[in-house]
Amino acid sequence: MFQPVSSSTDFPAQERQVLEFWKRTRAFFRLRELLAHSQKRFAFIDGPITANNPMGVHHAWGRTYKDLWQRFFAMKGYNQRWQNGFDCQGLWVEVNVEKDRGFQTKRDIESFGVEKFILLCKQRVLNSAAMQTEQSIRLGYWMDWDDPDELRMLAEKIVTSPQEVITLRRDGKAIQGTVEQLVGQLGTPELGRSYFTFSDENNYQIWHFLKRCHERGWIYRGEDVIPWCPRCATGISQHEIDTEGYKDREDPAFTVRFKLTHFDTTHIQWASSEAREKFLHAHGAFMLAWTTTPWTLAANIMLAVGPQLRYSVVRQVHKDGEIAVYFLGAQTLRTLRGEYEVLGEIQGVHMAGWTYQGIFDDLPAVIDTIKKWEDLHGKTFRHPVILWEEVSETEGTGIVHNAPGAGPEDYQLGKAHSMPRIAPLDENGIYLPGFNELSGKHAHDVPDIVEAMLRARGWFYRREKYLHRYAHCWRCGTPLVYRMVDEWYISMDELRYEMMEVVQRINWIPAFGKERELDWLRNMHDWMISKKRYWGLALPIWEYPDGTFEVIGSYEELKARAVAGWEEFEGHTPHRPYVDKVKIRHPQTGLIGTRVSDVGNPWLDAGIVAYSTLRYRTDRAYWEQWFPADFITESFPGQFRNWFYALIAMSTVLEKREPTRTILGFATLLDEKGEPMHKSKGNAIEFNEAADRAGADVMRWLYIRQRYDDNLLFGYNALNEVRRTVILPLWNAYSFFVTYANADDWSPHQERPSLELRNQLDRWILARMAETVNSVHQSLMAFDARPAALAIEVFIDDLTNWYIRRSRERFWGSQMTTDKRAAYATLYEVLTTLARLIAPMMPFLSEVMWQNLVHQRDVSAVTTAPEGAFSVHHQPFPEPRPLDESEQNLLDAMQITRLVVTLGHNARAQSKVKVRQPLNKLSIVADAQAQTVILAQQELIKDELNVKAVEFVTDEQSLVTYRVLPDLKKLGKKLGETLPRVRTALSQLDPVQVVTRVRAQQPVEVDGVTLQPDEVIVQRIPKPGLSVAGDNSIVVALDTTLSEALIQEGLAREVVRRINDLRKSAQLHISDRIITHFTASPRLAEAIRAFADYVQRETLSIELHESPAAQSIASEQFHIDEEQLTVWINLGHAIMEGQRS
RNA sequence: GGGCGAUUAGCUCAGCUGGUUAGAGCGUCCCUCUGAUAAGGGGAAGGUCUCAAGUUCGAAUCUUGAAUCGCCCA
Repeated sequence: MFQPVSSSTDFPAQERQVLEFWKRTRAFFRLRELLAHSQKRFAFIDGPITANNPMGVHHAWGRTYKDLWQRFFAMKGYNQRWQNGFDCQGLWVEVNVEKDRGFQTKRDIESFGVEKFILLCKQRVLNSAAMQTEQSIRLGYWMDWDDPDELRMLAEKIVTSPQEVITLRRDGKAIQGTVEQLVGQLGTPELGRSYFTFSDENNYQIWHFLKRCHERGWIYRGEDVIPWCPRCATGISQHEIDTEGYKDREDPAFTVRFKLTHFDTTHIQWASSEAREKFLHAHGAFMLAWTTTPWTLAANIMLAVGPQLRYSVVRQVHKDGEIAVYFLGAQTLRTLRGEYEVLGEIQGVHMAGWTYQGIFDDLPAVIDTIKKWEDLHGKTFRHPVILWEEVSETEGTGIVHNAPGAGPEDYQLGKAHSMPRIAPLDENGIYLPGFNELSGKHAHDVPDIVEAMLRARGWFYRREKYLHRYAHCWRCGTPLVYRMVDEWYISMDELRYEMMEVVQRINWIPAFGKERELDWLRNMHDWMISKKRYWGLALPIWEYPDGTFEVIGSYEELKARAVAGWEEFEGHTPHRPYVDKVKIRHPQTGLIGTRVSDVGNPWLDAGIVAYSTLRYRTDRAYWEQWFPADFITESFPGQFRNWFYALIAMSTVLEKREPTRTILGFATLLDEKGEPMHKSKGNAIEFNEAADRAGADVMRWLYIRQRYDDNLLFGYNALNEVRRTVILPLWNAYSFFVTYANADDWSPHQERPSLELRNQLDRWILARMAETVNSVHQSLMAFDARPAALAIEVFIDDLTNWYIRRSRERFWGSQMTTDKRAAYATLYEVLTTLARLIAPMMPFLSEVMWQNLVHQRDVSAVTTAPEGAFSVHHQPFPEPRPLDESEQNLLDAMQITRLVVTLGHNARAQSKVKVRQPLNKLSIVADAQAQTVILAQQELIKDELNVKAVEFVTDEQSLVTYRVLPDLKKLGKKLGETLPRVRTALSQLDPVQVVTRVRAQQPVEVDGVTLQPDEVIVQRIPKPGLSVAGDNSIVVALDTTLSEALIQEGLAREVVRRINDLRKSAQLHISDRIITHFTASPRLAEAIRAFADYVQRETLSIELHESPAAQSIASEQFHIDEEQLTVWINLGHAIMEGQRS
């Protein structure tokens, strides 16, 4: 007996039962045992998920792919590592801990204590990892998961008692250490399970990598002007500003007058003869420059003009009587206020070398900087006008204010022109001393002060509001500033080309990924690897007082080199503040080296995992077995310059090899309207909520059927559609099978009829199954999920809406016949194959089906682990095989049959005669080959369309006319421009004559051109007015004449339908026998009498009486067209079992 | 500003190397079938295939330009 199956199942609840089943039976561990000795390996490396928050439905997308292919290859017998990863170090964790604690600045962290702060960061990671582990398990993701409670225990103790010695148990072995030490060893071979990028091994492996870079001379300390978050007080690397980092912001835009002190009028083309005079009589000549970052004006050094641009010279008389002349881009005169007169024009190139009076040359800091510059260069400093190709006139005045200490391009230009640099801000974005009223103020708070200062000096021209895209901190949302700082870099001069070679060897899905990555490599700057923060990789760079530095490559090396501070560090993970204590001595100079206080870029942490988690330093043979990965997958946004990039960079440096053979990237998850999901916008869907409401299988299916390069519009409507169109039909097919198999006491152990004894439908669905297996297998091997999902959807539709629907009656009879056995055997084979086929995609549903169909058990009732390969996930994936010719023919034949049926329904609709009304015959026009097929399937067609006979029409012209068309593909080349004429001429010939010739394989003469028979296409057009339907090859017609017998039969069928509705509404069981009483109007009563056997059979009425019943469990009056019917039904008890034929 | 991609029905998208009447799913409406099915079937409405020019016997498809929208990079 199979476990009874309800047709209305709570899928999420059922999934929780399956999770319990897997847990109790240790199903995942059984899988690992079964695969442990396999020689085949599928190497997957998990891109670490940021362990900072609960996971979202977007994470579940990628994790579904990861699980899909791990399960698929497991079913194909490939051994695997099953290691999940957590990304642990970096600013994002710090920001959240700061938020929790209410910290505003780095000073708050310092006064709280770096040591305690780091522990809080570790705690947050461990707690988030515990939560994400639970959620991933809920998704059905099979991995070597940690026990969430153990992670939470560690999270608790890492803060309360980090130095307590505790014991963790693994496979009966006890592993001892302090809490801090054990946390640093998570994911190692000894402790196993998920890897954590904060682990000792991960950090030391990065040290090794950086040392290798240093050996090649690529590590350097660079001064640069970089985007800087004033809240986090750290630089934001180019890698980190993604599109999310840009937000609309309204800033004050200033137009400022820069008074020229030296210029040359030779190249000015004067507009008129008086223009030059007017120019010379003005009170002052100014360059007009425009900026949206007024805080940088105090650092102004130069002005830049475009060498090719034309500049206008304009004269304005101001209210206070001042007469001024201005230089500004000829296309930018709209920026002027008030009336003006154009005096002339000059090309930008001629303005090079002009000088102007610095706008804030009176500020102590500016005086000081310029003084130093003059001392160094031995000459007086003048603010210059320089040329810059990048200057445009689309914004501002075509003259660019340049502050080499406060903007990245400015910095490069300043360097090229050997200009002084004024760096006005400290790390919190506050003006340094020496800027008078600006000092002590925040960069974003000074527009009013700047305006006042400009006005006081006479340099103010205009202020407006300006809305633009501005870079914000990707973690805390604060608008960025630019600061000149020392940071550590890896030079990309050589590495980028080596990486490009490695990129070429990777299979990128979708293919454009390769170009994206190459494009990034071509354009990227040197890799900034430092961050002036606390929680992260301790950069293993020790600096000496003379400015030289060394990179330390391992714990052992540091220990050997340490001259102080080792005792304080030993026993701790390589994090701040302990590692900072260790000093080393320079072998030659004897100077004492101190670690730079910076921490590392977090993408180093994630990029190294192809080495650190595969025991590269400790067990090279193991690494060789699992490297490179066969497959990795992540969502692309950001990853071309983040994880994919770091992974490739580090593997290129260490081994010049690709870290993975295939990279699958996929797009972004959005809400149902296509908007990004944001908690604050209220359109975010929590993973737990989605899993509870829709179920993990449904979610997984939505992900799997999604195109990789399209954004996924995620929401409950989409989920519900999956449930309705995929899950429910499949479930119903399964529930149908179980219901009838139980009723018939059918068991898989009974002998099953050989293929020859199965009918056409059976063989057809088995061929379709094989075809589907082939297609799914092929797609999954190519890492192409969507076609696999779509093939299964089509198959489920074929199964439910054709195979089962057409086979229903075979399951109804009370006798067990060979045909019935064939039907059970076939449906059983299909469902068990299907369960294995969908197992990697819908692990829950497939498990429920498998346990019941194969083991006749309910997952919730299993308490101990069964023997052997008990789970569907322990089964081999269905084997692909080529279809033989007869199977192929059967597939083609069924297609034709279904076409005839579709056309028949179409004709029915036109005739307005319901399907319930039997008709005498269906006439068909079809070619010989199709006729054979139709003949073979005629019972099915007759039944489906409710006609008594199917016949082929000899005189097809009674039903159809013809359309004859030239075969354009063939004739286009042959005829060229005479084609339209031939086409018209052909359409004017008598189609019947053309058809006659073509069918006789005779050529056709058209307008002097001879067309071969195969160059003419003949279409059959149904004649209008008949109940006729057709496509171009097959035409069907219904004979709608009704005899009294047919009408009676139709009425009888109506009666059956009414009685069965009544049975249903009385909630009778399918097999309940009834006693039926009725009264009816004369014509109807006669019909019922004539078809009494039929009515009784179809309604399971053991008695049928033409009289009212005294009492009944259900009764109803009906109107059928003009006729009246009243029906009473009563339970008939099963005493008459066997009467039903 | 540069690069890549897109623009087809109300919505989400197919339409391969040019070919005859441009399709599907969802949604809407009508009809219909039904003792596994909250399903299924038939039909209707809905498209100047973003615009313009070109190549061609023939363009949703190829070329060029424009517009708009993404993504990536400046």
